[in-house]
Amino acid sequence: MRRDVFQAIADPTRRAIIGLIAIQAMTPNALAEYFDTTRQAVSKHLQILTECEIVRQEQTGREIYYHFNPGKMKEVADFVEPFRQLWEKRFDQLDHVLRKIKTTKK
Amino acid sequence: MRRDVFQAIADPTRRAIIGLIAIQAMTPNALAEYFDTTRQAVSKHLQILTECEIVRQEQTGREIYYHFNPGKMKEVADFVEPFRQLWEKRFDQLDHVLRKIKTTKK
DNA sequence: CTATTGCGCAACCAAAAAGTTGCGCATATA
DNA sequence: TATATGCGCAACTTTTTGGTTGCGCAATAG
Repeated sequence: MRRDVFQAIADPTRRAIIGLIAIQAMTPNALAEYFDTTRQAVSKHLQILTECEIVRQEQTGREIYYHFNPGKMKEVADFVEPFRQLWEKRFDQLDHVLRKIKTTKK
Repeated sequence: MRRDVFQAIADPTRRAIIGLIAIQAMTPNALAEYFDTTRQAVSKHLQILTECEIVRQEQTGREIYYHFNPGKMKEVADFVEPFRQLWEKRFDQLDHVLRKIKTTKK
């Protein structure tokens, strides 16, 4: 089972969950109200997000609050970053970018 | 069929293809040599990347070169950007970030 | 103690994705 | 022309997802 950040943000519902949780920690029930699905479905997404460590649980009595952990998002940023110059200034300083990609990968 | 950038970069093989093609345009056969799969499998990934407009075809005789189109990568960068401050300086200027997320979404 | 609420977990289902195989078309080579 | 190459496309199989339903457990409320 592939469980990385890229898989986590591939689903639009999960991206929305991340957006909501980044604003404030929430319980599965509270989150489910924002979507047109059941609590269990949201719960499954939260499980995936937890496995990817994008989200962190915090039990308070019988409620479980899910907090956002921004750390993993950096991985995505790091992947996109080398391409930035390609879309900002195209065909300019190209070899510098490529050297950057080569050393980053592998 | 969901066809967006996030789906495109969810697969590690596709991320590798993007990395290779960003360095220089390649044909499916040339690409396939880098991976432990068939040309057709690579071809399918290229098809998906083409639909997402991350990659662009260019026919030269009987060969088809796939070029990288960095434009779509910006969408990913735009998604991650609002969270940047959360992982750089945590709990600092938080409400500014949140306002940013709120206006970006929906 | 009993009832209710908030959960996770396991089993099951339908849909989508990833990969394979076989084909046909167009270009290049002899 | 005959043959080989590079490719896309379609059909099919297997694996992975996203979702639902039903259960049981722990914590609160009465």
